[in-house]
Parts: sequence; structure tokens; C-alpha cells
Amino acid sequence: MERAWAWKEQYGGRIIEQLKKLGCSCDWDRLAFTMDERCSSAVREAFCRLYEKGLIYRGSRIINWCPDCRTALSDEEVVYSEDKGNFWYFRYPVKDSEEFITIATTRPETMLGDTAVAVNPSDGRYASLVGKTLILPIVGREIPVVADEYVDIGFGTGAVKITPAHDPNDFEVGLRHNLPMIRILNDDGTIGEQGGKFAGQDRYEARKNIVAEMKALGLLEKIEPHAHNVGHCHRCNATIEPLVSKQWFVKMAPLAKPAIDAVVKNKTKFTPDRFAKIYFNWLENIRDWCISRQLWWGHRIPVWYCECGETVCSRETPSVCPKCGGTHLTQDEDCLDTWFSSALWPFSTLGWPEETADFKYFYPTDVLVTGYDIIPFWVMRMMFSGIEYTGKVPFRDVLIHGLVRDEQGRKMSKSLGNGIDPLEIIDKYGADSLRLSLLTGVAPGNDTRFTDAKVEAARNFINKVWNASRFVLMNAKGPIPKIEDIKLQPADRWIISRLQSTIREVTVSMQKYDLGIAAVKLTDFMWDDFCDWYIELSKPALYGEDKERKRAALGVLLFVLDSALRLLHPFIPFVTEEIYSYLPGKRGSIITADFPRYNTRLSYKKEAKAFEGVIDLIKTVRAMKVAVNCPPAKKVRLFLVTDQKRLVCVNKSSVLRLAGASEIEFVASGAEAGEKTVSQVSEIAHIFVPLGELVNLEEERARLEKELERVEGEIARAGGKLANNNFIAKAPKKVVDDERAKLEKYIDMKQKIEKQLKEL
RNA sequence: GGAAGCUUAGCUCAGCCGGGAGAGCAUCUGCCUUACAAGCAGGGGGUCAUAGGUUCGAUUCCUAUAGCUUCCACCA
Repeated sequence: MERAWAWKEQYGGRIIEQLKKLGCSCDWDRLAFTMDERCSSAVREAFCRLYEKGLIYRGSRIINWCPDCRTALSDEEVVYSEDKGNFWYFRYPVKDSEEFITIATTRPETMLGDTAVAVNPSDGRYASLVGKTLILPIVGREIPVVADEYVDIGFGTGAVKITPAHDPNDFEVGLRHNLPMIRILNDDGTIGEQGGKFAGQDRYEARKNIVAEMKALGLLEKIEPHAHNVGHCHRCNATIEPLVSKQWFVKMAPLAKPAIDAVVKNKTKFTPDRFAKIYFNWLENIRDWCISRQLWWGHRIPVWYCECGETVCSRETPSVCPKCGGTHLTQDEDCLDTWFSSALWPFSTLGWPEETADFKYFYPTDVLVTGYDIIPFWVMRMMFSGIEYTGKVPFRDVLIHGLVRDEQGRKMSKSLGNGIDPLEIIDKYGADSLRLSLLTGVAPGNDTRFTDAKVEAARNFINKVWNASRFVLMNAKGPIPKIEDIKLQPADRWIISRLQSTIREVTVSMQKYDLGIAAVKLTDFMWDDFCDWYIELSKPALYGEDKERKRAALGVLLFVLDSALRLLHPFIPFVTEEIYSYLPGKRGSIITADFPRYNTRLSYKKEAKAFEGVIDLIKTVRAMKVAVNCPPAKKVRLFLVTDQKRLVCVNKSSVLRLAGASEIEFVASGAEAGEKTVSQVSEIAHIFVPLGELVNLEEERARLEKELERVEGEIARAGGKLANNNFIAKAPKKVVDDERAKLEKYIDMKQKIEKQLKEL
């Protein structure tokens, strides 16, 4: 408990500070109290059920022990690093023989606990020795030579000393061959009673002494330097010692089977489905789950020991021993692995083991969203726990997302200090921007790099939505007709159709959990179709004299905006909610509004397609102007050869406005447009523009001549530099290459300008 | 050692159940056009890692190779 308070001193302040920032108050004692009360009944229930079914047992296992901190460490708390050490080659004599086996070890002191030497069964060198007995030097113990696949023929001498109590692999070998386990280390890292004359010595002191004695006995063959990975305590950096200890385990085979079946039978589906492979791979190779932890913070194991030797597993704290009636019961000191209680999350949060209304209504849940890195820790354990305790899978879908990495693609971590503070980003760009930036263009299960630029892009889009809405609302004064009552223009039908296909695409994408694609489709529709095209197309009507046309345009604008906001709401919750509250008419909160549904009657495929011809016409005229350097604001006359006269006429005001034209004339051929014209073919029309309309010939000639002069100057400059041998020889290659590239560019420009001048 | 993934424009990444290569950012050109310069219009830029295979056709499917990444195990 003291250590728990020390931990609170170190980290508690920061946690409370963060909670305060978020507007929560926090009281440390109460937090601890709440954890205990709310969760313990479910945890105890789960533990007891497994215990009663014989799925929990207590057994020996190798754990990581830090002799300095005198505590067990979880695998995650062990840091491996490359250490320089030695290989000591020892000779172990064969009983009643002159022969011996040479083994290599990096930890000579563990020989005190050796109970066998292992060789690979297919290793010819040692075949004759398998089954024979060795005499363990110094100790004098008789130990067998066993054959085990674990041994790597090519490594060391091909013979391995086996110390089951102090090495995880040796432990396994020990189990397979029924070898005794002799623990020779004390908790403080000194040699224990089993170490004979070395008892009481520090592990490194004993190592020195043992090597010296082996040398004196003539059994030290050689010493080789050897670099190898050694585990260190993450807190004090001391070398950890694996040693055998009593732990609690859950038998996994009976739990894993139904959990595998559930996914095979599609009761639970992974998205993307490749993650099911990871899930299977884990469950198929699973070992019993060690659930006891030597921590000071967590749920204590609900097991009590009586003086009479009885072990009691109980949901309630027992006051008397059910066997002897004694009252001196002590609870197991160990805590449960945090994942044991986390595995209960889908139902313990709903009140399980009580049959609450929440549990009945919400369980099994629909979808679990999580990162791929915790499939083994959490998803898998929720699955088999849910099936075991409730008889049902805990969720139908598992949506796996990637990790957010830093700008260089590194995992964000405390030690690197490359994490970001979401609150800072929110202050800078807004919460919606952060949310949208993490959703846009990401594929399920793939990692994404966090950059300010992405958040900025999201912010710009949201700003666009805001401004477009402002524009619509600014004009939306007076009565506005409903969409059903409006006589729709071709442009109206086009945007409404585009809205319908967007609704369909977004809906399908979201059903497939392709949120990144949904977000992209939505931004494309909102920005390109609605803002850049439809709003501009609607301006002639909005600014025109015809009141009815104006109200009709507003009706369409509001209809599309309203739908778009509801589509965008899952991606941009706060801003869409705000805008929605300003829309005319009685509306509630957008959060309870229906998500738009695809409506066939509002999909005018043919007319929408035809209208794209008008858009293409406008685009083509714009491009023609840019090509000849005509300012966009300069109005030109358009001469069109087209069989779509009616379509163009209906949209005439829009074409004039958006293409920057003064008038449109329909002609039978280009000749009618005048002698000198520029022409271009668009989808629905062959376009002719009188050259003089596009450019003022005199001004253009002057501009081109000036440009030619400048370009020739550049050619002279670059050419001069490149003609200088010293420059070529001494300047960095990149500079020279750049200069050559510039020269080529200017020569090319010169030719183009000369051609233009000739044609003028 | 076991498993999974990635390699597409200068950068960050989508996409492709096999048939015309995309976005954002950056860059270039021109615009302060009365919602928005955090913007508008237009443009340039890619042998879709490499080598084979299947196919009428491969960036997409298969095999191998290389480089990078992650998870797990672990070096007597």
C-alpha cells in the first residue's frame, strides 16, 4: 500500500490536473473506492465460476524477478538490451567413464541448480550418450542426459545444461522430462541453501568462485566473449533473474475452442478480415493464461487460506473456514492481471452478473472499435470471456483501426516524448478538425501519420462549410418553398442528383466501415459540387429580379445544405450542430435528425448527365482564356456551333457569369465568328472566340515582346554561366544541373513566345 | 525464430473483387469576381519497389526477391 501511495504522489497529480482541465473534479480516495466497489463483484463472479469449473489452477511458472526491487515483473516491464558477457565452457564428466560432455553457459552460477543436460535427438555426436548419467561437478549430483528438440544443434556445443528453476526454456524441458526443480537463488539475488558452500554469496561473487573452482578441477575448457540479449528491470536496470514461483492460471484450451468457432462461423466478424488471421494465430497457439500479478494496485484474487490448510474461493469475504470453522483466514496477496477484469468489459459495464435491463437490451453489443495492437490482449479475451460467462459473443463486429504515428512514422511514446496533446491541437484548430483529419483518407487497419498539415486541411474544409452555410443563410429571408413545390431547373436537378449519389456512396461506405472513403466522398461533394459549382450557378437567380426564381434557388440551396449537414454530422459534429440550429424552420438537434436516405425520385440521371455538358462548356472557355493569358474578368463573346441550343439557352445566365462572357451567339460555322478566332471543342459545342475579344492585339504584342526580352536576358545569363569552364568544374553538381535546366526551360519559352507573336 | 502489414506524384496517403492512374499538401500561372485569400480559376508532375508467372489484357491475382514497419517469442 505504501508503494501505491508513492505511485499516487508521482502520477496522481498529473491525472487530476488533466481531469480538471476537462471540467471534472476528482478525489483520489474516492477514485480508489469507486474502482473497488463497482468492479469487484463482476470480477469475483468470473473468477469463482472458472474456479468452480476447474478452469483455474495454481501452479509453478518461471517469472521475471528483480533482485534489487525484490518484485516480480511482467514481461512488458522487462527491457532487453545487448550485454557483453562470456560463454564459459564447462566439462561435465560421464559417470563411470573417462568421457565428458562440454556445455556452454552464460550464467555459470546456475549450474548449482542443474538437473540434466539436453542434446538434440538427431545429433549424431551425442547419440550414444543419451540416457547416460553425468556427475554434476562441485555439487556431485547425478543428472541424466536427455534428448529434446529444443536444443539447437548448431549453437554452442550442441549440449545444454538444464536448470528448470531458473530458465523459462529449461523449465519447459524439465516438465517434458520430469526433472526436479532446484531453486538456488534467494529473493535478494544471493545463493540460497541449495547452493551448498556458496550459500549466502551474491550471484556474481558466486559466479566468480564457481568459475575458479571449475578451473582448478580442470573442467573449464575455455572462455569466449559473447554478446547476448539480457533482460533488465525497467525501473532500476538490474539484471533480472528468471525464477520459478507459484502463480494462478486459467486453462485456455476449453475457452479458446468456442472463441475460434465463433469467428469461423461469422458470429463475430473482423473488419478488415485479415485481422481474423492474427486472432486465430493467437488462439490456436495459446498457452495457459497466468492471471496473478505481484502488484499493489488492482483486484485481489478472491482466494483465502485457512491455518488448517484449506483454500477458499469465494464471492464474499469469508469470515469462517467452511472446513474447520477457524477464523484465521488470510487472502492471497496477489492481484489479478488487469486484462482479467478488462475482458469482462462488454457485460460488467452493463451490470452483469445481475440480469439488468441494460444487459438484456444492449448485450450482445454491435461493434467494438480498437487498434490492432490489442487484439491479443483484449479482443480475444473479451471473446472467450463473453462466450464463457454469458453464452453469447460480446459483439458482432470488430472494427480494427491503425495507430496514429508521429510525423516520422514512429509510434508515439512517453519515452520518446513525441506524443501530441489533443487539447493543444483542439485549441489551435478545433475539435472537429482533429476528428476529421483522423478520418479522412485512412484505410481501416492501416496506420496514419499525424501532421499539423492534415489538421489544417480539415480545418480549411470545415471553414468552407461554415462560409457556404453563411452565404445560404444570409440570402434566406422570407418564405422559402419546399423542394416538392419547386419547378426545378437543370442545374437544380444536377445538384440534387449529385446529392443522391453522394448519399448512396457515403451510406455504402459507412456500412462497410470505410469511413475514410465516406469522408472523402463527402468533402468532394460539398466543396466541388456544392460550393464551387452549385452556389455559383445559383447566383444569377439569387441576384436577379425574378422573385420566384430566387425563392426556388434558395429552396434548393437549403434542401441540399440540410442534407449535407446531416451527412457530415458524424464527421464534423460540433460545427454542423451549430449551423443546423440557424437553419430556418423548426428543427431539433441534428444529433437526433435522420441520416439522409437515397431517394430514387430525386435522382435525375439523364438530365444531370446532360447538365455536365454545360459545366464542360464553362470549363473549356475558362481554359481557353488562361491559355492565351486573357484575364478571367475580361468578358468575351462566345460563338457556338451546337445542337444543344436549348440546354445552353436555359443556362445562359450561368454560362455568361461563370465563363466570363458578354454574350452567346449560335452560329452554323466558325466562319461567322470572324476571321481571327481561337476555337476549342467541348462536349456539347464547338466554341469560337474572336481573337480580339480574348486579347487586345496591341497590348498582347507589347506584353509578349517584353516577355521575350526578359527570357532572352535569362538565356544569355544562364548560357554565359554555363560557358564558363570554371563554373562547370567547381560549382556543386546540383547547381550546374539546375542552371542547365533553367536554360532549357527558357529556350523552350522563347520558342513558344515567338510562335505566338507570329500568329498574332 | 513465428505471424501480419507496407512499398503508387516532391511529401502524406487513398484506390484497384483485372480493362481509361486519384486526393490533400507542396509547386507553377493568373485572379483581392459583393460566402470564403484558411479562397477562386487553370496547369505541370507517376514504367503504381524489382523479377518472373496466370491472362486477350496486371498497378490490381499468384510466386520469388529486396527494403521498411508492427506484434509475439527468444538467443543455453
